[in-house]
Amino acid sequence: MNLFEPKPSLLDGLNEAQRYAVTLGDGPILVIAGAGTGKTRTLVHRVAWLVEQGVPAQAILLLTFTRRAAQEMLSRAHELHPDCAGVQGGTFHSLGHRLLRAHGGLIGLAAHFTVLDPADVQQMVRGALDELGLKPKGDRRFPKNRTIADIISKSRNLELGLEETLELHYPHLLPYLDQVAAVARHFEQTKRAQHLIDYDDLLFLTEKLLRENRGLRQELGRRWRHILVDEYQDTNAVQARLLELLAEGHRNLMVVGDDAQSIYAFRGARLQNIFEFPSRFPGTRLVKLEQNYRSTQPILDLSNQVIARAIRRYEKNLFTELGEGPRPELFRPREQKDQSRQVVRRIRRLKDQGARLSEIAVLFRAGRDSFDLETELRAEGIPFVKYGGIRFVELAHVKDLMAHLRVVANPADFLSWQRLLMLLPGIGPKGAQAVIGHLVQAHGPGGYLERLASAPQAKRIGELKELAALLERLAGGGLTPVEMVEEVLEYYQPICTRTYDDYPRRLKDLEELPALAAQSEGLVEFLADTVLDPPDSEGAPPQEEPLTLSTVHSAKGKEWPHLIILWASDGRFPAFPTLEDDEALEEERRLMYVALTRAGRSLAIYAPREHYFEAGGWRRLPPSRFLDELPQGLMEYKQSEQVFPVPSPSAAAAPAPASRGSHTQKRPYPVGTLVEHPSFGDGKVMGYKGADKIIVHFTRFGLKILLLRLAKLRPKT
DNA sequence: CGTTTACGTAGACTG
DNA sequence: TACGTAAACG
Repeated sequence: MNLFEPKPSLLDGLNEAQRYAVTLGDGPILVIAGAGTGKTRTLVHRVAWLVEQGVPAQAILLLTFTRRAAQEMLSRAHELHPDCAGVQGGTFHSLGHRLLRAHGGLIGLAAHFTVLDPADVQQMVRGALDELGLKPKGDRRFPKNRTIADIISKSRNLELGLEETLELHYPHLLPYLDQVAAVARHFEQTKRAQHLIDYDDLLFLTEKLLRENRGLRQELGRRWRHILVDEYQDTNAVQARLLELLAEGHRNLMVVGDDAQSIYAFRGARLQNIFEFPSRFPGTRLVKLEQNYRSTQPILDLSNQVIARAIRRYEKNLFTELGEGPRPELFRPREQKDQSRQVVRRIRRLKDQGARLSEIAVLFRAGRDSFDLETELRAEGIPFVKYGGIRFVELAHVKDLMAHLRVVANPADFLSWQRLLMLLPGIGPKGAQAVIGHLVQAHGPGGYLERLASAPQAKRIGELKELAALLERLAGGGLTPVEMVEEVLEYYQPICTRTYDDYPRRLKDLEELPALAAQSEGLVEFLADTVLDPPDSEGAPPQEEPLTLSTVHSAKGKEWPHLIILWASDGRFPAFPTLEDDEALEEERRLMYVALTRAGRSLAIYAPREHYFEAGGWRRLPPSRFLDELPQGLMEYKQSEQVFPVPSPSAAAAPAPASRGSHTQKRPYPVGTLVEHPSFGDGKVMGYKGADKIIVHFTRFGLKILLLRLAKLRPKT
């Protein structure tokens, strides 16, 4: 359709395959883009190219995995072409949210619905179990709230019945099918009654909305004439159907993905989406991007070998012209502490050699895998930012504060009522239920806030009146989100101080909320923004460009010249629970592949030889099977550097090396030392807590924290 | 007396 | 961290 000569500047620097993808005409396009092959670049240029061809910016929809990714891409497109300013971008969930706010009435959804985050869902599971009286008392095996919430969500995302979901993914929980099913039903009812919707609903209800409303579908088809989707390998079935509905009229759909980098099957992503795309959209043009611009040859060789052992369908042959570099190194520290110290040493050495901290990243599988290293980094004064793990808006105190805003936006949100009522002294679960019961008797949702002050409990508990006054001020209208946050902050500060003993830190977190609220137009938008795409706590801007710590999942799409991978030991990565399940193990392999391919010039992998498991105690761990099964020569096997003296009883009194820092001077036994205690018997030193406490695991008494100056410990010979 | 709060112990992933 | 139990509260 386009016969014009494209503006040369826009296509400059693209390779042939990229250029082909960018300039393809109308119709469905599937781009298979290996790691580091300029996938983002291709999408960004495609957007700019379309605009240059005369497609209005508002007619382009860009769907990405995080809102941040969308913003980054759009700002890059804007640099390429100024008219890109109006391009619509976001995640599937935020798109669903926008459509449901605007048109939810068509499927009977109240305009003031509240979106539940996963923590809210867990709360509701707990509530359902209580209400239904389902939880037997002493049953250790009864699934956790979190597990039940996961099962329900997984069953929806995989679009399987609960029984099938349990059979496939939680066979040991099959005896609890009836209870899980009852909770699921109760959960659905409660959500409907209280105008609450969860993440999954954002997708399924949007599908329902579009499917049942042809007119709206056509209107949207006219609005967004070109749809581009990033990370297509991580979409699930309902997302694929949403795309079909949105692109129904024009079929101008470009999806970009890499089957080798699919790492979200655990929450319902369908690798098949990417394979089925050509048959769902006949006439699909397939483009493969295979030239890697990120990694040197040795890093690519290792990555290719790891993924070559996976079962996959789209054959790619990644190559690089970046040439040779150092081989990836595999270190075997003895255990966690050694790993942390060796990593710190490596970071220091990289810095000495001229690398900036911002060019270095440490990746790991689970959020908590870096706790020990974080302690070490803080002690050494190395600034870092961490991605993944517990997010800012999931912090208890942030949720406390947000609950107040949520009941103002949706007075039927009893989950939030419960949360904020229980903050008051003298009100526990029962008290909160009683107050909510009183509120429900009010006619219509508008009366809830006003009735609070007249609750019978208000006579006894003065704080209830204070709360009522606050909520009425907030609901009174005329306040911006920032002003609302500040009002609640003033009210909540004393509560926070009395509830948490580490309140200074928490109050500091809360101070960031007004700035966040300032970015949203109204209260409803603010609540949705924080739930849908949780912002990270910014904290004080570090003086120096910080080091990056990240889970592998959160590192998707990113790259660093110098990469360090932690815990590449079999049992941790892959993790024990996945070893039994072939599909899960395949996903672990892809996760390792994603981790390795983040590296540009240098790659150091640490695989501690021992780890202490809560269940099972100390275990020796070989290196990750994904690295161990490879031909020789891909990696340099490093002997574990002995950073510290071999733990031996006689060394206990020896002066600590200077590099250990002054606070460790008082640590008489290196971690791992076998010790003896007059009453607890034999044990092993696990670590230290503060300056004066030692953590010992005793064979017969388990983990104990002892005061160093009192504990009569003796090294065991 | 029922509730609330304080405490000790078992248990963990990824978004 | 989150839950179950027991003491303390009102």
